[in-house]
Amino acid sequence: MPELPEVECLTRNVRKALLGGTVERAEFLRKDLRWPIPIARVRAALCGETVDEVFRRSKYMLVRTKNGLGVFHLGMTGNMLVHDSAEPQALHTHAIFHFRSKAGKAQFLHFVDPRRFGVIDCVARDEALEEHSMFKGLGVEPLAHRKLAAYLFERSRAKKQPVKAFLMDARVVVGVGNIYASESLFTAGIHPLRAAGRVSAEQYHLLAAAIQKTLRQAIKAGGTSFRDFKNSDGNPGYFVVQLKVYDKVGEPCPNCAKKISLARLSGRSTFFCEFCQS
DNA sequence: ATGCGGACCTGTTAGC
DNA sequence: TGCTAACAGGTCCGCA
Repeated sequence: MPELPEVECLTRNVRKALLGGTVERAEFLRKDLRWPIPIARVRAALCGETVDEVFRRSKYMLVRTKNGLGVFHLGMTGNMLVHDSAEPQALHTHAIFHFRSKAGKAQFLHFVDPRRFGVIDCVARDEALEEHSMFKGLGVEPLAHRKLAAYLFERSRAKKQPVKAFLMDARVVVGVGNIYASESLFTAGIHPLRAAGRVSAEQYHLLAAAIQKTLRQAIKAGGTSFRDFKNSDGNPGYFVVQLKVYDKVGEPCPNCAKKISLARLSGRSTFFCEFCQS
């Protein structure tokens, strides 16, 4: 489900519904996701308060009131949906936030996550976000950073790790998941196993441009999920970001028509064209 | 310090 | 058809 564009789009949806509204009640159907949910503290941060801000940092969605911040991460399979009903609408609904919109309508924000790799947490009012353990040391935002290419080039100089692992390291840059990593390296013509420190400044420019272009495209398209794209048979207007190499082992490279290769890199499937990427 | 593999979970798909 | 194994878009932890 969530790559950065999807979290961005969900955040916008939630903002639209929640901003200026009041959280009245937070209902938890289980007390842990990836980690235990600090239920009392989440309630203290959100309940009875007006929502002043809903924003995204990395793949976290954050909801601010004057009492603190609610923190939501969707893991691999999470989703946050606004419904008119307080009843769970899906299996694996783990939390339901009852709120009254700015216009006075009773609505319900449902947190759903089958695999439970997600997180619900909070940050106290007086605690700086970037000092919180979850956010400390987090890398730059790929879309907000003005000189992403130069930054990546600098950060990578001493690195011997494969450039794909470097790209996916959230301490360097956030929001580049497994799909974007494969796709953007293909677009830039860089072999995913190449040492990050051996990639040229020029190639990092191509890479940064590819990352930003794909992320922007996907956000514009409404945060279309790639796997949904694959699964959505006959659901027109749904697939917007066309994949070039991801999940296409053995299929022809869009450049040279030779077969796309598969490698496993730190446990993740990595797709590339061994003729077009060096 | 760095980089890798395993772990956390359930759902879906490929292969026998 | 029905079972099993492998794998899935993220992130943290511990070990070499």
